[in-house]
Amino acid sequence: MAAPDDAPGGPPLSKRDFEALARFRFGIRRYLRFSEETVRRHGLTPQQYQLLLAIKGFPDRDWATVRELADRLQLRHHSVVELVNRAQGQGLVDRTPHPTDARAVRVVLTAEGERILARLSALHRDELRRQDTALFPPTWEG
Amino acid sequence: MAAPDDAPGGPPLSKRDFEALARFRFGIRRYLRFSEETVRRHGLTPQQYQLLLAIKGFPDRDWATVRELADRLQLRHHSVVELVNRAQGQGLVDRTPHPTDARAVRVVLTAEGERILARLSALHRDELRRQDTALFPPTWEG
DNA sequence: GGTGTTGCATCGTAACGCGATACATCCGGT
DNA sequence: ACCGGATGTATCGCGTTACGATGCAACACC
Repeated sequence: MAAPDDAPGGPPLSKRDFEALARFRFGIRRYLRFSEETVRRHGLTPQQYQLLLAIKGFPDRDWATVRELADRLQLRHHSVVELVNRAQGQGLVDRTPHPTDARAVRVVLTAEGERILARLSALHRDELRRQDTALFPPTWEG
Repeated sequence: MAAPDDAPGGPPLSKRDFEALARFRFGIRRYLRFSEETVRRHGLTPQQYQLLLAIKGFPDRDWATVRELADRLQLRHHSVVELVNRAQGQGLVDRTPHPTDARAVRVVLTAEGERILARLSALHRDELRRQDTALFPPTWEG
């Protein structure tokens, strides 16, 4: 099933390259792990936090459509639908009609969602400060 | 359920801070998404690729114990056991006895696992080059 | 040599993302 | 103004996966 046209564009990797790649992945896992434990302590699932952050952190706006969220979260549309359903059931987000497109839905944060997200995001900022350069992707300017 | 002792250590976040946090998360999701689609095209699950990479990329070694892998993958021990089981079933890794500790197990790559990992890792290196600064974590030196 | 600790493994369970599918709304061409 | 294709949201059933609980063998220390 290997696609024939995705040949790598460079020399084979050295032991150090594998280590660098693995360390980066390790950094990501550590960060996501911290995130998961933190948000769960506040009664949210990791996906819910990501949803709230994607809404509040949407460029130049404070809301987003389901489709836009699917792009930002890199999920299928209906996965986001279910995610929004669960978050709405917990009072974290709300659906409001889109002003110009009757198909689309504006997903917005509730006051509660706003409050929790503020606290969780501050904790994530602190953790990012703490991890510092551990999260930097490797470079290959050898 | 909110722990009382995890108060954030800084000022509340601005809109830009939320956007920076969301963009970083977006970068991670995009990278993981690329990774998932790439490795699946080669018949592996994302976890299996991470497993192989963690073994080959283990500092100063080419093997690791289940426990060490659990740390690097940020999983519980038995989750790694099951992961190794599946990977072993596909001929990607092997278990060999630990030389000095009869409890522990050395998890090593097979020739097949080695081959696939080399190709996949090269593709990941290319993708990291492509994403460039998009994966840099935000900084708060405001 | 007994007791606590460490490492690997098994079983049942719950959550999550997905494919397949359905339906309403928008848009462009004639 | 209409009709076909595209777009956006939603529902259902399923497979995968990480987990908690539990068990067992091997080590370490006094």
